[in-house]
Amino acid sequence: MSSDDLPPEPDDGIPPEATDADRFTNARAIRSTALFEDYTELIADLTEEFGEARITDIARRLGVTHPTANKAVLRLKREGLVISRPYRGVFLTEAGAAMAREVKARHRLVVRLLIAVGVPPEAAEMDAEGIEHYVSETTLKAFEVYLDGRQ
Amino acid sequence: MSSDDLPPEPDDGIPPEATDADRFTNARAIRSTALFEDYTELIADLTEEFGEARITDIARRLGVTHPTANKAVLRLKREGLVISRPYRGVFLTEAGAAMAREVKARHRLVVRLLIAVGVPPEAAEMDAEGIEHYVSETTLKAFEVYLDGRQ
DNA sequence: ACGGAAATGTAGCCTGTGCTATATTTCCAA
DNA sequence: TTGGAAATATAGCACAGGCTACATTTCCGT
Repeated sequence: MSSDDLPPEPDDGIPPEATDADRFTNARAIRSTALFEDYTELIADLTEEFGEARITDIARRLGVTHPTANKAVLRLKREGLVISRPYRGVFLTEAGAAMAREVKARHRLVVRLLIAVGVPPEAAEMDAEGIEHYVSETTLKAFEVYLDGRQ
Repeated sequence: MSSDDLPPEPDDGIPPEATDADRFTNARAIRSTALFEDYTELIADLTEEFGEARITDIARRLGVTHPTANKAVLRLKREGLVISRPYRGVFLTEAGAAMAREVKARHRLVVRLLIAVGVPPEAAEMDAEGIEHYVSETTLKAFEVYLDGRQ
């Protein structure tokens, strides 16, 4: 009656196939960091554009209210990704900046790949916003190889 | 000081570029339906394998505890995606089955595309679990065209 | 320099999604 | 047939992430 009918293979060091549970657990873990990635990337953009990231601008760009953005920034602060003083702008720490750089690179690569396989640029930008968080290092490397190998 | 410097173009029926906020709002909306998609797909699988989907099996496959699965099933029920009686299995409604079919088709297509661009099958399966929810109809069509045009 | 507008902060609410602990029901084997 | 094991349900906690309403601070123009 159980669905757990994998034969009990000896532990020979070869990693067993990822189970369904592994995949879903992985996806949940990513979902919980996706928001941080969105914020750090956005804060980096705003800092570059305006010299600082204001709560109001963060909120408007994300399409949420200021209190929501403010709470999120508190969490980012707690995680050591940003620093901020009351009534002042928000700035990335080195850790936050590193995350932003990585996220941005991933984002660009995902968009390029989608366009390369024929997705209209508008749709590519839209879908990449969600997809980017779930693209592993392995997949990212494959995207690079694919894009390099075709021009 | 504002980042909202789009000129006030006359409403000529041409859809303006999607703003950052639009993209993030879209991603948030999808995130809230992703769980339903995972559940309906899984319930369809279990029903096919065992004739019914038991809470325990759902929980194990998703890597969560039974109470978590139970609560989620209550929400699915409220949304009209499943029917269930206490201490009995869970079954998809027609709406739930339709969602499951669509999700499964999308999942397969995403995996196929990832593999087609060179992603190792293991990684493709793993990443698809998160990516699939964010792939729009437009992008899906592009994937189909791409895959058809290369075999 | 000061008063109102804009920005920011805070309080408190709701829902979702996870958990543990405990109760209840069902099922199966002796 | 009945008692214990397995499955399911429920209660209650925590936190994330959204909101509105309201308080506070900053900024800017007169």
